[in-house]
Amino acid sequence: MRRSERKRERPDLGILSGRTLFSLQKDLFTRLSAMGHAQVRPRHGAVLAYLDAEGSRASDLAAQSGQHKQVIGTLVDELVALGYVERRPDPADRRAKLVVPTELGLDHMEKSDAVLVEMEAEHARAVGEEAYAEFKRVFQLVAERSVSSG
Amino acid sequence: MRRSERKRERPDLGILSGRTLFSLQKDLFTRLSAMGHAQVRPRHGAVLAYLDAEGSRASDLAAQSGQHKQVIGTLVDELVALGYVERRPDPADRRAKLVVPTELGLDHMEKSDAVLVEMEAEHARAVGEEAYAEFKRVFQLVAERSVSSG
DNA sequence: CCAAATTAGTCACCATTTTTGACTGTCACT
DNA sequence: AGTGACAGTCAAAAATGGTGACTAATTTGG
Repeated sequence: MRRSERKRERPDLGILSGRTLFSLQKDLFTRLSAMGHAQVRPRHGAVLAYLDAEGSRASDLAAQSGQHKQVIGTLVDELVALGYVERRPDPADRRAKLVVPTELGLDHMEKSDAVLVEMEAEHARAVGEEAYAEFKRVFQLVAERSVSSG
Repeated sequence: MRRSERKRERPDLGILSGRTLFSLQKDLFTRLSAMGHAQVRPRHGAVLAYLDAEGSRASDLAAQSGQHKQVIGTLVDELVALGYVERRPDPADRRAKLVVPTELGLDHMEKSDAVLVEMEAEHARAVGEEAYAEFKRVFQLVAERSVSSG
């Protein structure tokens, strides 16, 4: 069997992760676009995906998303311009600034979380609730192992 | 519970895919770099990951990797300069050119496949062979569903 | 056999994204 | 006070991604 065929029939972990990530991202942002958030692009997910309603520090967002803090900086700039977040001084540390979601930002976060839950629910219905739960359990272990070793 | 904590404890499918993909990619290319393939970057994976020992057409590589054919063109240029592949006329179609791996290219492909197999084997040992096999089975279904819907 | 539509690949260009190093101000610890 | 670490920004370079137009070869349909 050709290598390309083998990769198609038995894709490795990287190919599966890549396909899933990019398709899911594209689908999610298409749906959010139809829900009134057309200006937000997948990139901004590095901020919005991990943002707390109470506000988060740029450094924490950088650590959680795996992006450089410079990248977070420009993403926050763009989200400020779009009206999704504000920068406020952090009362606990005068070096830091809190990135706080506005009403619009909160709406995006809620809708985004809801769409993801719905998308996963569809997968679960298709492959079986139990099988999907077990899949998620093992995936979480694998992801943790990947991060700590890489 | 804070949203960021929840995402850390029960990450969604996108977060898990992203973490796994980027960690795996980084780890793989670090190892390959130590094995004498320091010049090859993750980007080149779009070509090398799907290349057949007998040679592949640029269009097929574009379709399989999801990249535009212009991107494949520049990647092949770079890999030719690095001595990993050659361009040969396709005997079956004079418009087309076959991208054929050199000895060096074949070595990279073999090592890359071997490292990926080893990485997955480590995961399987850690979470249980059976659980891992079931995880891969469901992941493949989920990835196919994601691609066709997105 | 010929004209039209398709397909493979390249060229030139532009927009976006990522990475790097240096820099200011603040904090923590001695 | 002095030292090292951390939060965030600035500025520039490198890498990456996407667009439209173009040539050459193939296929399709009269």
